[in-house]
Amino acid sequence: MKSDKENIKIDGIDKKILRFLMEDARKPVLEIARKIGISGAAIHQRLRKLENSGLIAGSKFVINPKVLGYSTMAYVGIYLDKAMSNPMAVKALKKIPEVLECHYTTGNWSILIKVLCKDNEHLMQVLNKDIQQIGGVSRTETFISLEQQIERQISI
Amino acid sequence: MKSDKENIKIDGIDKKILRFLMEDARKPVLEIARKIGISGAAIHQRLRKLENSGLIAGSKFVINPKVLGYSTMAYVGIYLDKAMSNPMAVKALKKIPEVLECHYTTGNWSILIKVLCKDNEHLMQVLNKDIQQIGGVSRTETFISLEQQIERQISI
DNA sequence: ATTGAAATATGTTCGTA
DNA sequence: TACGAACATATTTCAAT
Repeated sequence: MKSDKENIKIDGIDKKILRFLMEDARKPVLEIARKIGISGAAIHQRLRKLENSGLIAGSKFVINPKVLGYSTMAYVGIYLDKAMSNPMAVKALKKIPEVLECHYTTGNWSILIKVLCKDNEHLMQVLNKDIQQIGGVSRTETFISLEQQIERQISI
Repeated sequence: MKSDKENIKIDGIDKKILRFLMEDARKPVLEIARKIGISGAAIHQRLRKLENSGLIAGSKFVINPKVLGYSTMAYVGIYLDKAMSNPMAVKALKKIPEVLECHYTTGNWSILIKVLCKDNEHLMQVLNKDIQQIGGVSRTETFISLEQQIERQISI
């Protein structure tokens, strides 16, 4: 079946449905149906269309890491030696569970990562013991997030 | 009711449940129940405990922005004049829908933000028209994410 | 903490408009 | 697209262990 990725058209009803589910993935379809005055079957059909288009990538439970004692978040810019290929570095970074994001970036660094640690000491260990010891990592620059003030998805 | 935030204990079964739901928030509890060999009622009860503890912060549908034509992601470090307070800047940044994250950081910048735009031209407009025009923003440094290679939550 | 059962609500499909 | 009806599943609560 051909994907619709390039000609997806979403109307106001699609947007309403998506906005509900982006806030709460477990909100019952029938509840949304009642709120926007359309049948459950129609929403079901629209959701299937949106899934097939690839617009809906999935759904997730969101965990609050602070409850598990993880309260230090930081961004780390990584300088790589020319000898170290980016894919090799990424492979090594995937093995470090504290690394939540990894971007191949323009600018000063080769790589920018986001790490989540319990505290500053834990962060230092991850930097010195795990990241710095990856072959080809010459230098890092760390920016601790003292507070995350915005966290959202694309606005629909 | 007193929150359990500080003495939450999660065991292996909790972890299994969470791992399923972190992957797919809409996976039926009964399906999980069958997979890990426990009754649906028990899972229900554990989930309520986990919600009350604050560990489960909610759930979300994940949208694939590329399908909507958003394919340029960038991090932008922002230098603020001393006259501009961080909360005022954040208030202004919240009004820019392309700004998905905002962190108050240590290091060179006052603020580090993540922006999602359609293309480089769109990014330039957001930088010049929206961000640079916030009072107190003296300078910005932009790092375009050519590819995001890791994206995950804390490992449970 | 866990269970099974019962009651209620939701998910899903299908024929029709 | 949308609808309603019909059927299959899931959620939720509860008494009992």
